[in-house]
Amino acid sequence: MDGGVEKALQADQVDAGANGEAAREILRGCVYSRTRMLDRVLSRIFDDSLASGGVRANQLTVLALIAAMEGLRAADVAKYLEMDKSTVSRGLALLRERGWVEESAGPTRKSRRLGVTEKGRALLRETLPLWRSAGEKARDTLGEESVDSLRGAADSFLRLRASQ
Amino acid sequence: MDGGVEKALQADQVDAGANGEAAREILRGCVYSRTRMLDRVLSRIFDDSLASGGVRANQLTVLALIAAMEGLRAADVAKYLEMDKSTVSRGLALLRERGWVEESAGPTRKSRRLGVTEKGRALLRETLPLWRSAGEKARDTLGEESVDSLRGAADSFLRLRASQ
DNA sequence: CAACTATAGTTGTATATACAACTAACCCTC
DNA sequence: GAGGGTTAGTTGTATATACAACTATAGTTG
Repeated sequence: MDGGVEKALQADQVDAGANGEAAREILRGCVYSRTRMLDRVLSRIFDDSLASGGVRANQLTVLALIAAMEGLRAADVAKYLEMDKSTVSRGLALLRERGWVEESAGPTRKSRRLGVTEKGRALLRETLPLWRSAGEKARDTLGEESVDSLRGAADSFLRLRASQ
Repeated sequence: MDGGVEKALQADQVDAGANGEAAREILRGCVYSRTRMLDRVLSRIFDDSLASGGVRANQLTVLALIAAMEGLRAADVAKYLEMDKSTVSRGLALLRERGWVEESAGPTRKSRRLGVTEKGRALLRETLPLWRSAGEKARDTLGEESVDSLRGAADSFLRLRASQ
């Protein structure tokens, strides 16, 4: 163990034995790398909590979106969650395989509407407590402040997106 | 296009044609799904900006960390960036293949120290402007507020982690 | 209606990610 | 110093992710 190095990633601390200005600038306070790190922490917590339910956090997110707005198409899911359509395509294939989601032919042959099956609805009900406890664990791990800031960030992004 | 549905993911708005309490609770203000969404947006921006440099944002993050703290081991990288050791293992293999990172035998046979090659350092210098412009684009896309909140979230998490 | 353009979805490819299981090496204690 | 516990790293497997290229369909316009 290293002791002091534990603090290495805190802003203003990455400069000890450094050899490049570029490296420091990329690490110090970069939004991308930091958000990604937090995302990894959160994914770990949520996936772990949901494991006993047999779903991944990401899958449950998509399922919940479809449940909340029946009749969406794959392309809509992609737009709302800022995913690539190919990612959604493969993700939905898994949800269909597991019997949580079904497609129904829409008005035209191209637009297939998505719906949650009874099995999918049951899953949502049953995993809700797991989801809640994951949220609590997230607060414990990241701290009240971090969680609130993250939510705030998302809110202002969503507001901005909606207004454009 | 749908018009009003554009706002669907804003807090307090996911309840229109919904059919399940669970679905709404999972969507409304969930830290996990929102952070992940922001991460996707940021990854898109940074990967796109860096594409002409031939690196992925994630790779540059790891490279910068190694450059800033020469002598790290793979396990250290995993700890600092909150990654699984297997993820780091595979990521480093790519960085080695491309000639940006090298390993040197440490004191014992087990601890292999990581270092950035001259080629790797050149890459860091050359991609710095791309990284900067990605940061600006992130501000434009997410909004000033979001970016600041995200940084704040990461800072308070890092403080918490360092104190434990 | 034919041609163009835009949209929906799938598939190939490469990376990122984690858990589990495994090997190897280190460390400590008896 | 032999065993037991810990740590470092790799590999198998499954999911998540995106870009590019492709097919198919829808809509638009001359």
